[in-house]
Amino acid sequence: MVCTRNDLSAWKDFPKGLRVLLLDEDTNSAAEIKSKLEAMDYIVYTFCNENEALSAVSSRPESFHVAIVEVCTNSNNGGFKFLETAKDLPTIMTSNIHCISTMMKCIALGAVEFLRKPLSEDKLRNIWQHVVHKAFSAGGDDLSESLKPVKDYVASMLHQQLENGECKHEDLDKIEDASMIHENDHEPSAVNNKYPAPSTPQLQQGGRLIVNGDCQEHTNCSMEKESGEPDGESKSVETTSGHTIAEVIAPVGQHQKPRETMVKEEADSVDGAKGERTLDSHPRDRVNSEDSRAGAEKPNTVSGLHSSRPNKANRKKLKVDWTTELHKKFVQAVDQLGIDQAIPSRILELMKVEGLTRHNVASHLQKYRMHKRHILPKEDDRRWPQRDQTQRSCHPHKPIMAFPPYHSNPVPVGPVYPMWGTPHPASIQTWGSQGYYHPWQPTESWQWKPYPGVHADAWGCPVMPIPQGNCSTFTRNGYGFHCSSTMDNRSGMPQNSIQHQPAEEVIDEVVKEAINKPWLPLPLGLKPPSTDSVLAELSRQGISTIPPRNQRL
DNA sequence: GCGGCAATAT
DNA sequence: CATATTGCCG
Repeated sequence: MVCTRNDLSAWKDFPKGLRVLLLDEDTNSAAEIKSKLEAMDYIVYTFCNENEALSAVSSRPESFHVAIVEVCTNSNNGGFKFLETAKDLPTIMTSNIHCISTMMKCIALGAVEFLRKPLSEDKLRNIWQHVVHKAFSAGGDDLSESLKPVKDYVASMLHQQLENGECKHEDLDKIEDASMIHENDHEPSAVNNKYPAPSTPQLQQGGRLIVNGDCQEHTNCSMEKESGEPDGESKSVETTSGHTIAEVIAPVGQHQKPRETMVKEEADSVDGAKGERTLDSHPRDRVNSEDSRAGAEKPNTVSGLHSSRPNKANRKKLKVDWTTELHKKFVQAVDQLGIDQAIPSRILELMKVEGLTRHNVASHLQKYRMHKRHILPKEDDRRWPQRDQTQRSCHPHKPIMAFPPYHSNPVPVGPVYPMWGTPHPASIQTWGSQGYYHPWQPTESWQWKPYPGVHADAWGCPVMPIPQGNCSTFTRNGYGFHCSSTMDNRSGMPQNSIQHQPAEEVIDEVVKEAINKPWLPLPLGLKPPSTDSVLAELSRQGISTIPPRNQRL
């Protein structure tokens, strides 16, 4: 993000200063449009000749943000050439004739919108949206020079807003106003206005800031548990672990994670209107509750109106929705800390999820522990008789060695969430294969249920088997781990007990192997940190190799 | 204030 | 019924 607040202030009244290339052979019309645009603080460059306009664009592409081009019915290809040539420039076609096929042609050729003349203020006012849209929809690299600043600006603005929730966005208000006008004052007759082109969405709709609508890579949205609900109450937010809001927002980046983390905020009470908001759990944002306000305005929200400023007091308590993404972070944190230090505050710290409170984490932790206790203590106890207690009953002493290994670990564990953090949806059903929204809903217990023989308490849960055909890897040990169908057991812990006898030594084998050959793909579907935790745990207990004890029990 | 647990709420 | 929040206690 290049833009800083300085930049922001530099572009104080956003749409203002956007440079519009106006191509209209009708000088009167051109003058009229120009004056209207200028009244709205756009900077207009008028051309009456297509070739001139084109040469201007080609010679100084960075000089224009958006183009308004008249479809000239007289000349052969009036306007189309421009449209086809100036691909990088969001181009609005306009004409006084109302011809569907012409409109279609324009759109097909890449026009962002077709506006019928006369171009009213209302129609012109929001052309900036195309600029923004273009800025975000174009690839980062081939983003035209003129659009970059726009993108940066918008991104930083949004980011800033998220940061101070408060929104000192006069800018936004203006934009909002503009949108509102566009939204409310639409002339019934103007088809164009009702369907302003595919570009207008975000900022106009309720969830304008928190992207939702326009993102291409929404993998799960449709599967959202509440998707049935017409009320777009809950919005999902793409979360990237270390990315800027801009990136999160920009449809551009394909690098986003499949799942989103979200924290819903409920605005219950009052009118009985209950609105949920999701917060971007973006690690870096100081978003938090404040932000809710921002997204809180939904045009269709009851009393809502679009009163520019709902009291932030409005923002109710957050109801944390522990999505897989969120849970993953949680587990990862717990994992890193080791059971001993897996304490709410620290977990929270590690998770770096804004909007999440210590209480939330504590609660989740409680549940997490509970489940683990109830589901595997059996084999746990059997397998690691006394060690067991030792581990879970925190050892205040011994600073824990869970950490050191991590640093040297190839897998970045810190603030950045590597591939491990991303459960491939398709890989294992346990981890919510797309369809599942509740990570731990499936059949038995929680998906984080540790595997038999693995001391879950110490290293949290196996996040999931490594997707890439590792099956063969673990089968090498005769460990027929759920290659996608073993997990069907719904009874308590069938597989556990089943594998008990046969797996006994295998487990040791696996452990040994993991210890001796940490570079090998992990057979257990454990994530690396877990392995380290194993080591740490073992060494903490003074066991540097395979505990002899294991062999007899 | 924090962690953990239980009660309570949704 | 499961999950998340709130409350209480050490």
